[in-house]
Amino acid sequence: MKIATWNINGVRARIGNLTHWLRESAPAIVCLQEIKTVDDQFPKAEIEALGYNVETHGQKGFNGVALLSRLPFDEVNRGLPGDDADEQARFIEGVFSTPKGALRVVSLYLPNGNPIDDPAKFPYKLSWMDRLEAWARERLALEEALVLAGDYNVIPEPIDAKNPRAWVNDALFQPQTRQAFRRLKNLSFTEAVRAVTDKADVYTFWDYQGGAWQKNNGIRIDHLLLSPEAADRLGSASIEKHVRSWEKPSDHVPVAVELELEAA
DNA sequence: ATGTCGCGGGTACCGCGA
Repeated sequence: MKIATWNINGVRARIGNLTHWLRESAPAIVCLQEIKTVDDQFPKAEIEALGYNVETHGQKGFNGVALLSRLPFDEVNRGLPGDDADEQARFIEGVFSTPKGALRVVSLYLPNGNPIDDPAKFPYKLSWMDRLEAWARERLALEEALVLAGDYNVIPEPIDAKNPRAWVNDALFQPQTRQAFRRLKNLSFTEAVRAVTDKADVYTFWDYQGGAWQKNNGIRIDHLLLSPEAADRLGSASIEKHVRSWEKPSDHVPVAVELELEAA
């Protein structure tokens, strides 16, 4: 069963790209981030026409996440617990039934956090990461297949950037950011891409500016974290890099895993 | 550093967030 995550950078501006990719890649479940629309304006019909169920957690103008699934949803939860005052749409969880048991999938859009000297932005990122860790700790206790996928806005290691020195003052590569990501992973998650390759030059985002794509000046910030029960079933992980060369691309590309959750 | 982009507000481009 293919499960993919993609920061689409505006689903209404990119619906043609999205449907083309869904036909080509044929994932069973998709985690979208930065849909940048309210739920009412999400292009649901085009996606349902391809056989997907659609659940969104939208917001006007910014942020917004969604789950697309060929399996029916048993349960959907919107919003990361831990701060009732947090109005930003960055988290949606779906639960599915598979021949191998329950499958829980999250689409998350972790706060960017820049600039780091802003009184609100970087602290918001770090507190969001604390809330995510607390949430993950509870969910891991269920001992289910859990996939925590999305745009983490975290460059985990120097090897995950073409030019790591350019990121030392950026919220995506702060020691506190990297440490919070390690704390999350250390709860017992397997990071899917690094489970299958230790190569350099493996990126998921290339800025629109400065010819970043042409120079392969990328960073790896879109990740899928797998619970032990999901990691047991990991077949492969891949970055669908060619999508960045399409017309009117998102600045991110899809990242996917294959999990063996079908009937034997 | 930037050779950029999507969206909202309000109808021409600018501010914002990334």
